Amino acid sequence: MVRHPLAPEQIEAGRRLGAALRSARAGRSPVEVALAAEISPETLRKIETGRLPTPAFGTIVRLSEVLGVPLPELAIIWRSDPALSEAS
Amino acid sequence: MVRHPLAPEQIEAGRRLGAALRSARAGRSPVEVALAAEISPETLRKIETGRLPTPAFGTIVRLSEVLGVPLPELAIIWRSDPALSEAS
DNA sequence: TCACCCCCTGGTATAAATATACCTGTCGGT
DNA sequence: ACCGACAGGTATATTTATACCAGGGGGTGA
Repeated sequence: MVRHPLAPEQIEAGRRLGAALRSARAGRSPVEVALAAEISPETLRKIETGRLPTPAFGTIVRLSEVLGVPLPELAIIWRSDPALSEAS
Repeated sequence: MVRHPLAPEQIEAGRRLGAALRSARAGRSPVEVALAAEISPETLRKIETGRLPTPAFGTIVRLSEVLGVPLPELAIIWRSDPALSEAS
C-alpha cells in the first residue's frame, strides 16, 4: 500500500477538531471567516463537519489566527483520544 | 480550477518549516524520530527537505511533540514571509 | 401565505498534493 | 569495503481543496 487510509482515530480527531473550530467561530459568518483564513467557504464547512479530517498545517494555522484559538489548544483537542481517558 | 497549485510563498514556507524541523532534530537518527512521530522515514525526509511543503496538521503536531518544538514557534516560522520583513 | 435569504447538510466530481515505497547515487566515518 | 545519512527521481493509493448541486429549516418582510 502506498498510502494508508485514515485510521478511525484520525477521523474521530478530525471530528473533534472541526467541532471545536465551529464553536470557536460562534456567531460569525462562515464566508467572512473562510475568506479571512484564505480558504473557500466550502472547505471551511467540510473541515467543521469533519469531512476533511486532516487539513494542511497552514490551513489550521490561518484558522487559529482568524478565530483566535491558540494552536496548542487545537493540538490537544486533536490528540485527545477518548479511549485513553476512558482507560484510566 | 478545482484545487489551486501551491503558491510560491507556500513552497517557501514549507522549506523554512522543514529546515527548522531538521535543525530541531539535531543529532538524532532520522528513523528514530520518524517512527516516534508515527510517520515513515521517507516522509520525514521529504518534509525536512521541503518537498512536502504543506503536511497534514496531525503530522506536524506529532513532530513538534517528538522534537520538543512548540507548535506556535512552528506556526511563526511557517507564516514569516521574508518579503515582509524585507519591506520594513 | 408566499417569497426571499441565510445557514446548514450531504451528495458528486476533479486537479493537485500528501504519504508511502523503491531506486540510484554521493559523501563521511569506521 | 562497508554503513548510515542524505539528495532526488519515479510511481501510486489516498486525501485535500475546490466547486456545483438539491434540499431542509429558520427568520423576515410583503
